[in-house]
Amino acid sequence: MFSDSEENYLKAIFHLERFSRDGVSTNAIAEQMHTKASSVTDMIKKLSDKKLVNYVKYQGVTLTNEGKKTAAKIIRKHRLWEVFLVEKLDFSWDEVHEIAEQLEHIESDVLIEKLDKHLDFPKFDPHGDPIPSKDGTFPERDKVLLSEIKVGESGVCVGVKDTSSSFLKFLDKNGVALGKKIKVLEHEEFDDSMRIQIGNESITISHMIASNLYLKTN
Amino acid sequence: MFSDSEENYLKAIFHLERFSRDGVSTNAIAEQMHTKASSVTDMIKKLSDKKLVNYVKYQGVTLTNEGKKTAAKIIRKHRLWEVFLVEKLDFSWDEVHEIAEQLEHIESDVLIEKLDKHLDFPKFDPHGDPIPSKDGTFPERDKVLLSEIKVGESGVCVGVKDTSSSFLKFLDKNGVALGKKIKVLEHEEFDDSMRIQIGNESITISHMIASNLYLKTN
DNA sequence: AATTATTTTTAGATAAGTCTAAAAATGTAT
DNA sequence: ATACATTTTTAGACTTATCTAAAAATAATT
Repeated sequence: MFSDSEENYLKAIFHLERFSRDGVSTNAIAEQMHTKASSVTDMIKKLSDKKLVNYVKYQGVTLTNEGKKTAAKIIRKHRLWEVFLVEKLDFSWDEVHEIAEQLEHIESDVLIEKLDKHLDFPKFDPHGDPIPSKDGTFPERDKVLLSEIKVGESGVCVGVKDTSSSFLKFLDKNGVALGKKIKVLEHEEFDDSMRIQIGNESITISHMIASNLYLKTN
Repeated sequence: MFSDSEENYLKAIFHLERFSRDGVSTNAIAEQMHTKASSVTDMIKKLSDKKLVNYVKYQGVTLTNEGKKTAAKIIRKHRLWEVFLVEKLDFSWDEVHEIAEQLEHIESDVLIEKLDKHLDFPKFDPHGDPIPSKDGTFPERDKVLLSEIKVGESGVCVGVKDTSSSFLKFLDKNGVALGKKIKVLEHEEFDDSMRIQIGNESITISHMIASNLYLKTN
C-alpha cells in the first residue's frame, strides 16, 4: 500500500502533531527523521497528492483523517510487536525499538489481528504507551508524572515519557519497572529531587528522572 | 547488510543451484524472480562485485561460500517465521509463505536466535522443509516420494515438494497433513494414480499428487 | 520599514532497482 | 559451416528516495 518511507513520515508527523497547535513544520519533520528539509518537502508533496496530509506551501502540514488512520495503524503494529518481543521472546524493554521499527512495516491485516489475539489484546506496550485499536482509537489512562506527586502519596509505574535506551537502562538498574509501586518519601525544594520508596529500597532521583516517569495514582 | 532485493536473488540462486549441475542461467533466475533477464544481469554483477556469486559472462552463476551462507541464513529466517505463524499464531500452512517472505528480511541476529528458542529449536518448517542451523547446515531427513512407495507399504507424511497454495489447499481438503499416516492400497499402472488410506478414508490421487508428497517410511 | 536571519522550496545530481529495445554471444539445425 | 534461434548483455530511460546548493518566502531585529 505505502512504502516504508511514506509510513515513517506519517508516523513522525503523527507524533509531532501532538505538540504543535497548527501545522507541523518541515524542519521539525526533518529533525525527527534525521533527514534534510529538502527531502521532507519532496515527500510531503507525495503524501499530499495521496491525500494523506493537508499541505500549503511554507505553512507546514497536518494529517488528513486518512493519514491519521494510517499512522495509527503503523503505531498499532509497532507497539503490538514490542509487546511480542518482550512478553514472548524475552527481550528487555530497552532493546525492542529498532526491531519493532522494522516489523511495523510488515503488511498483513490478518497477521496483526492474529498477533493481537496471541498477545491477549494488550492495551499498552512495554513502555506504557497506548496501543491503538483496529479502528485507530487510543485507549486513555489517567497517568501522572512522578514529579507531580506529593510527599506521602504513592502510585504504580505505568509508563515513561522519555523512551531512550539510556533512560530505560537507568530504570532497570534502579529496580524501576512497569507495575512497580512507588511512594514519594521526600521532596527537595532546592532542585526538585525526590527520595522515593520502591520495593524495600529507598533511592534518590533527580527532577529529570521524576519528570519522565508516569504513575497511575488511583 | 544486504538489500531485500539482493537477498531475494541469493535465495533464488540457492534454490536453483540444486537442480543444475553447472552455473545457474540468467533466464532461470529471471523466471524464478518474475523479472526480466536484463535486470538479472545487473543484479548478478552487483552480487559478483560483493563476492557473493561467481560470475563469468554468458556462463551463468554459482554461489560463493559467502553467498551460500547468506542464502542459508535467509532461508533459516523464512522457515522459522513460518513455524511461528503456524504454531503460535494459528495460521494454516498454505497461508504463511507471503508473510514469511516479508519477515525473512528483518535484520537482527538476536531476534532470530530468540525466536528459535521460543519455538523450541524446530528442525523442519510446516511444509517439512529443513531449517538450516545458525552455521548454515541443513538437517537431513530420509524421505521418499509417495509415488515411489509400493502397494501395501505405508509412511508418515513429512513434507511436500510443490508448495503452491493450490496444492496445499488440495491436501487440506483431503485430510492430508504433516504427521498423518498414509498407506498405499492400489497402484494403477496405466496412469500411475494411486488409492491410498489416510485415517479412516481411502482416496484416489493422481501421479501428479503422489510425486509431490514426501513420506518417511522407516 | 528596511535589513538580516531563518525556513522552505526548487533545481539538478546521485544511487538502487527495474524496464524496453537493440546488440552481441552462444547454441542448434539444416 | 552457414543460417536461424535463443540467450545474455549493453545502452539508455524511468521511478523512488535521497542529497547539495541556490533561490524564494517568511520571520525577526534593529
